[in-house]
Amino acid sequence: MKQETRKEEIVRVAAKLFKEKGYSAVTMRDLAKAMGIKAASLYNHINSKQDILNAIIISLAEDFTEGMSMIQSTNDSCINKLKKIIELHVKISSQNIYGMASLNNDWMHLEGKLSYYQKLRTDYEEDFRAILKDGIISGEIVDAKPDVMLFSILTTLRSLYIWIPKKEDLDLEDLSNTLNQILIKGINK
Amino acid sequence: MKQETRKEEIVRVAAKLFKEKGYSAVTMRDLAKAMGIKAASLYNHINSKQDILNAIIISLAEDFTEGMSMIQSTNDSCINKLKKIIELHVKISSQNIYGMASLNNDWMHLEGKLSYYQKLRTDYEEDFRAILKDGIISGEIVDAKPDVMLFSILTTLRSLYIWIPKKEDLDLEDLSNTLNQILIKGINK
DNA sequence: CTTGTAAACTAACAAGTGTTAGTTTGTTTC
DNA sequence: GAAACAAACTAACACTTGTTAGTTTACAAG
Repeated sequence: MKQETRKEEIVRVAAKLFKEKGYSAVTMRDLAKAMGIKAASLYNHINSKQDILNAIIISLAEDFTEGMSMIQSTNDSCINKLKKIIELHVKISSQNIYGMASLNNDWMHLEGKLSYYQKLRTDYEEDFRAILKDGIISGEIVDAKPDVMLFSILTTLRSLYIWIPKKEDLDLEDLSNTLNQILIKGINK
Repeated sequence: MKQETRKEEIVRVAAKLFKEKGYSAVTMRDLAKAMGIKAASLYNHINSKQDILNAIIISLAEDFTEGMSMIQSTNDSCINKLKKIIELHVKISSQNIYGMASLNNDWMHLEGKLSYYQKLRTDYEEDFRAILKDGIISGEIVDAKPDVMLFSILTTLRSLYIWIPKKEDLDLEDLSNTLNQILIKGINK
């Protein structure tokens, strides 16, 4: 187990605060208090408030990009690729609940790396949509609007960070399977 | 067509700004600039920044509560009730895109009416869950975890405000139908 | 013992925050 | 024309914001 640096600890605590109130509403003094130090002391470890947000969001966004590229490189069926995407979201979200909140709600406050983030996000969505379209063409997936499918599935997956913490003793594999069933097969009997 | 009061205009413009940057990041000077007046002049029409947020969120939350209670009072099948819930979300969201963003992202900054809002939200979710459970018991709906179903469907519906504006010449009835198909019947062929 | 380093501190700054007080301007009502 | 009102204005307030500068403390390495 790698030891957490002080900077990583600050980023972790910041993410937790950002989840509760959002980036703009959390002050450096709030963060310092949560760390048990004074605001000025934070700057021994981080360069700016912006830096913290960058650290949270960019690394997560890159995790998703990497995961998608792994999935794309397989020869799986589209339905199986979707299953793997669901597992990817469950895994990353459960490992970084607080960060996912920033990723979803505070990305617009990125200053230096906003456009980089937006490119990662757009590319991810396009890759996702391509898988859906392939599935429609091959007949694996029903011929409905891929945009609406993408929106519906991705929105659900992106919001896992809200939902996972509400469930105690949650079995992640079980959650993936249930999501897979509901998102793919629907709820109709 | 009822004439919009100055206060309503301020609330409407504020909601637009809140959607882009979030409640905390929008200053009264930002809002004033968007209105073409000075910040102090806003206070001829509103009591506080908080008041604006309240006006946006509470009225929307009450719209949903009202809609749910209409749907509950019918003798429709569960699947039909779900269809009506989808239509309710499409209707309210499309009529108030900006307000829906605040409802989703800025509710935690409510000060006076936070607990009232939370009650409305919780009650809505419970009513929704009850419909799903009824459907499972009556055999209309597949016997999967109702919590996960609720999460998946409601998350999608709550995020419509992000997605609707991206589509030009969007037919709302068409959107409702497509959502109904994807959410209820899934994407599997 | 000296030196180096990590990590905290106090004090302060310039800019920005929501808001209030008091005033001015233009339009409508009698 | 006087009175009333809606809606803007200027000026200022007390407080909070992110951040910097300079200093102190504790501990480890030579």
